[in-house]
Amino acid sequence: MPELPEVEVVRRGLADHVVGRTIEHAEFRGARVARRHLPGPADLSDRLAGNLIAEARRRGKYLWLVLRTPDGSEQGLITHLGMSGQLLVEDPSAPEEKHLHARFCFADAGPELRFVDQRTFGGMALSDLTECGVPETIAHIAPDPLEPGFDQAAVVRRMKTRDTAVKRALLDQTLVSGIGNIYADEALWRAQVHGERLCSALTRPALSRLLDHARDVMLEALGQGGTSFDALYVNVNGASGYFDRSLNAYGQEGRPCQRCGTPIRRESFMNRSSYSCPRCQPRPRRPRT
DNA sequence: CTTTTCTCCTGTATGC
DNA sequence: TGCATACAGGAGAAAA
Repeated sequence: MPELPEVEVVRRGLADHVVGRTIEHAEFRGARVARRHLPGPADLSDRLAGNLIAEARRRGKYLWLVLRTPDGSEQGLITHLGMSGQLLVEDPSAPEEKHLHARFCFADAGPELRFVDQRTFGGMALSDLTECGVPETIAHIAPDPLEPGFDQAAVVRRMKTRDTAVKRALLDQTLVSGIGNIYADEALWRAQVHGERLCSALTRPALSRLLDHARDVMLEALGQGGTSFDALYVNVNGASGYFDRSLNAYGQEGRPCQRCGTPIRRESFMNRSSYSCPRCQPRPRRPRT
């Protein structure tokens, strides 16, 4: 499940393989891949032909290619991988994947770019760029912990006023972006905090430490090429990441906690699974339902 | 406005 | 063997 580290691995792959190249032709199949592009897939295809890919950028789990037309105007092609989206750089003669939703052919006739997505939660859309270079349609997404403009003290202040569970806040992309279920559980395990504790029940230093852990664990995962549980997350060359070997909480139900040996538990939270150590991360006394 | 729930999707695993 | 059900979960719409 691509979260910040996995999306960054993909962004780097795009920077290496498609930045600097000119799109000759792009095709989109089905309505879902372009559902956030309101004029529809045909319009999206029409607008891409002839553009130079000038940059590959990212904020949180969102990725965008900066497209430059021959007259010099720029737009962002936003791509979100959702649950199972893949951007693959492949030889044009490679057989089509079962869930191929978009393909980009380049003027240099080199390898093409494909968007493959089994669960179709991902998608692509064109958006104008704001003055600070972020696409308008994702202006509501907060800075992520790895970008220079990330103001951790401000995030801590906002978190402190939230009347909700701390894991919910970690997953709120308008508060801090890039963190999904895996790295939320890993950060909470490192901070020895149960995700259902209220934000207001934690001190500001504790919230700040939690964000430190979130940043640290995502950086470490990035160094391992991200986390892959199955073939759904791969880089642009189809290779998996190895951080699953370093997970301490997520998916570790029944395995001994690496700090205290107590078996890791799985609980349901927000209609998803949460993993934690019963001893290091005790549930709050007044649990929220 | 803030917070929570629902919905989209398909492959894999599990149960009867 | 076959069918039903649970699960994985990001994010935006809708509801509370």
